[in-house]
Amino acid sequence: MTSHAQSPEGVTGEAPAKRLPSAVVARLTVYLRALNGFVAEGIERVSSDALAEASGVSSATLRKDLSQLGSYGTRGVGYEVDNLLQHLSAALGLTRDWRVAIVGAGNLGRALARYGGFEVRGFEVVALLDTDPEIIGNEVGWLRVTDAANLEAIFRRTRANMAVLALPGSAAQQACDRVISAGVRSILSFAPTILQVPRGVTLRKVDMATELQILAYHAQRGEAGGQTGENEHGEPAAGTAP
Amino acid sequence: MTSHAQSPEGVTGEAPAKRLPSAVVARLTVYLRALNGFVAEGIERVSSDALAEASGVSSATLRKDLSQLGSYGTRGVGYEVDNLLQHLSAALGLTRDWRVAIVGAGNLGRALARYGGFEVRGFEVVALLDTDPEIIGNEVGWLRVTDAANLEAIFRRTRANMAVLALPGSAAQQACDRVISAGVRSILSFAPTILQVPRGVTLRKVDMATELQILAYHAQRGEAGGQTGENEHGEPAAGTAP
DNA sequence: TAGTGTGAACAAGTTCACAGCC
DNA sequence: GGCTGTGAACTTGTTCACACTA
Repeated sequence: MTSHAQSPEGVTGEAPAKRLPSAVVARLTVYLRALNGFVAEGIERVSSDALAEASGVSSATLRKDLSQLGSYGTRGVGYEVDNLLQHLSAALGLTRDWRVAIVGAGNLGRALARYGGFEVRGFEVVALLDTDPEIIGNEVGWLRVTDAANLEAIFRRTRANMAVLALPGSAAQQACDRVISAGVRSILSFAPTILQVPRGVTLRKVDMATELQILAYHAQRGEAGGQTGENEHGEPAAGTAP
Repeated sequence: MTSHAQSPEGVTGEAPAKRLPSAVVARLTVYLRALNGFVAEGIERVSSDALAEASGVSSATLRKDLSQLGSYGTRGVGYEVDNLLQHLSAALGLTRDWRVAIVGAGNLGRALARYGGFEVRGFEVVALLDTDPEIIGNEVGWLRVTDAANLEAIFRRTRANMAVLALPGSAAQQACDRVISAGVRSILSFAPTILQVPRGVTLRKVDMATELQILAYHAQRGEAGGQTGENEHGEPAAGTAP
């Protein structure tokens, strides 16, 4: 992740970048994934058409998105997979190391802890906490479940800078507050609750009930739906209008 | 869920409704959750301000959203919690029964199967499939893991009309295809892959890597982010062209 | 020639502010 | 007086089409 032998200069350091529209950020993660697919296949160059196809967006959207980062393609040729990957990673802040603590070691928490597939590395699960004495001390993957009573200390020791909440709705807000007071400003919640966070903290929420309800809405009416690639607002993708 | 003693006529039957903007649909699920909270507290009436506050949106947005469904509030007073709940449920299609099959009984699949908290009932997990002989036959919650080799038969027997994919990226596309050919048109995928689905099938995707990457982006630059209540907005998805 | 980069048109979503009703 | 419902202004996001260039 540290070495990379090319690119004029952009990739190296920080991101001077102007603020990206949030819709774009969401899609960049998709492109990243698609590009990794190309790398795996040994493909070194892609056109916006090919990459868009693989990502499930229109090529116009793709080009516009990428152009926000700079001109990393070559007219008449396409994009160099590896180079583009570097730039996307840099833009998303994946050159830093992110240390993730998972709060809640129930079924979901354990599943998440064991899920190593972070695609484009950069994330490391550094702690798995729970309050249940029956669970504390258990090994899960490479981790041992630690006592959530010591949350602040654990976060300090592991220098966790992101938190994943994988606990029941009832416990979520309290855990959220503690995590924030421990200094974390990026939180991903799997709890089926509406959480309140102060300004300056970024909270993202993921939850099956919500997703199923949205599916229900689409299914209930004529269908149509089409593909909703990712979260955020997804995309109409799959060529709606020729 | 069936009885409700009022409302001119709307709630009863189907949804004649005009198509809702997808951003609105996503937020309706949030309101639904907030309303359930009010019910639990025994509160019978809410103002748009109160409900908006609890949902993490502006009251203007809330009112605009609700007005798309009809005029279910009373000027000068507010909304009746129970009544609004009925209307939201109807609008989202939660009056029907949705039978969900979970494909993949690994850590995540099992966690999802056991997660009963579907908030506003209407969803039932009717099957949990896997291909691993070691897992097939195991009991998970109220279910027994069945052999994914018989996917089509199982879907037919259980009349599953939604599918949740909880399997590794490598197996996801194939499973997705089979599920679709078994007649399912609403799919929620937890697999970290870009899936291709034909028109007429609604696919939603949820995945930790993506979410963490988006968090990383916000954390990396000045922060600010603020709260991203749900999936940011919803999805433009459906019907671009009538 | 093939395919990127982008201004300009269009569409979707959000906020404002106030008219209308209880 | 208080609060909903909604047109109209504004902001954000998407698509088109073509100039530009390796």
